Amino acid sequence: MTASPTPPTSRSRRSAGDRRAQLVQIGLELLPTTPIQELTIDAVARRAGISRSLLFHYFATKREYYTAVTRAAADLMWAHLQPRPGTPADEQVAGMLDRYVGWVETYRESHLAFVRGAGGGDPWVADVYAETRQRLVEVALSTLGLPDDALRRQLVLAWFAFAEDLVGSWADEPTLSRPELLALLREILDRLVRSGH
Amino acid sequence: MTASPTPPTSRSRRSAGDRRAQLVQIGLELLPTTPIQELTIDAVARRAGISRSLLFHYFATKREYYTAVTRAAADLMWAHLQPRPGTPADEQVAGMLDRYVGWVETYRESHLAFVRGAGGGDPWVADVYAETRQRLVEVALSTLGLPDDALRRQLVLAWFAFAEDLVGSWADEPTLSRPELLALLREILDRLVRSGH
DNA sequence: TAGCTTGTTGAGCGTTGCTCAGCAAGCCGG
DNA sequence: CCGGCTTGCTGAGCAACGCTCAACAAGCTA
Repeated sequence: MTASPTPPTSRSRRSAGDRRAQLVQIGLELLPTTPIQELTIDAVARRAGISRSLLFHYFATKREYYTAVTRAAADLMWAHLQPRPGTPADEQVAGMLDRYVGWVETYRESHLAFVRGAGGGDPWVADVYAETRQRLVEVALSTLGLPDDALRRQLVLAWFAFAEDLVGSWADEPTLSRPELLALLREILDRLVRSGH
Repeated sequence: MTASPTPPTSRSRRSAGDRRAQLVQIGLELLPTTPIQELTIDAVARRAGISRSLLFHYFATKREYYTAVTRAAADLMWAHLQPRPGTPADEQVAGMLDRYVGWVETYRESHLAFVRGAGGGDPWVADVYAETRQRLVEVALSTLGLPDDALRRQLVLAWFAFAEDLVGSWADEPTLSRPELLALLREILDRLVRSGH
């Protein structure tokens, strides 16, 4: 039919890589303001200036799109937290902790939306963050020079839940000085990870 | 169409209270098997042997229904955890901790679905569990005879995140004996709640 | 120019949350 | 038995969303 005879669609035609990157970028921008489950494909497409159909051309399913966005967010954090080689192990852990708190301070809303989005709702999306946490635990343990057994792994993962929650509420209401917070987190982590309970 | 488990007559007509209770009950049964966001009103209605419309007669919105279900779940746990009066304060806390671990052991799937469902997705639903945690923190602190300041509150809340995560993974893979787990949780809680950081 | 590749679109289908006008089950006073 | 009232309950239907499909069009090459 085409009752609307080709509106002035001098819309740009992008390369596949560009388009994908643009869509993921839009997801990263929208993630903090919108709970991941409420974010509609339509909104993303409109924001990108394209039709819904095109988004499905790049991401077969909504889930696939969201996992891509989540993975991008996880990679950003991962890159930021990487330990700086060449310094003493103790300092490396302290640095990671420091950068982690800094990360949450800076991207407070988006980080929590990310963590919570990962925790609830979709298991596929949750896996992406679980995987990132696993990697963090591995790095933490190996940096500390401690064996990576099942118990320690559980404890450090639980410590992450502790740290996420505490840093989140601390960012809202700083009841501790920043160094005190860091020291407390470090102390609990040490307590958990050193043997003998 | 009314192939419902209740075949008293062609169509059973229930009192408003009965129907509400039945619907909430169905929600409690479905919560463990189905992520709260994926649970459709249609499924609940079909399971109750009623039309979708009727559910919207009792709960104006899907969110309202889910918060009612979540609140019911929270109340169950709350009742189970209540400290037994008349015993020493120390024992009361130990008892609560013990019952909490027992609760997660028993209702593992539904509890985690509940907590995660509360954590992610819908903020309204999240509030219900946040409220329950607040009440638990109050009881814990007052039982321990400790002041209820902002810092302690944050720390105990974060400890809950720690405990939920740890008990959850521990139930999957018991790397510690049960008494060891309880002692560890208790020790960390004590460490956090006693002053001086 | 034709022809090929590929980024892009609109029309449309099934499901789901939600609305609304109205039916029907039970109970009353005549 | 009959009207009339209350109220639990339903089916048709709308809007939004995820997702599909056939086809168009922009850019390249021969």
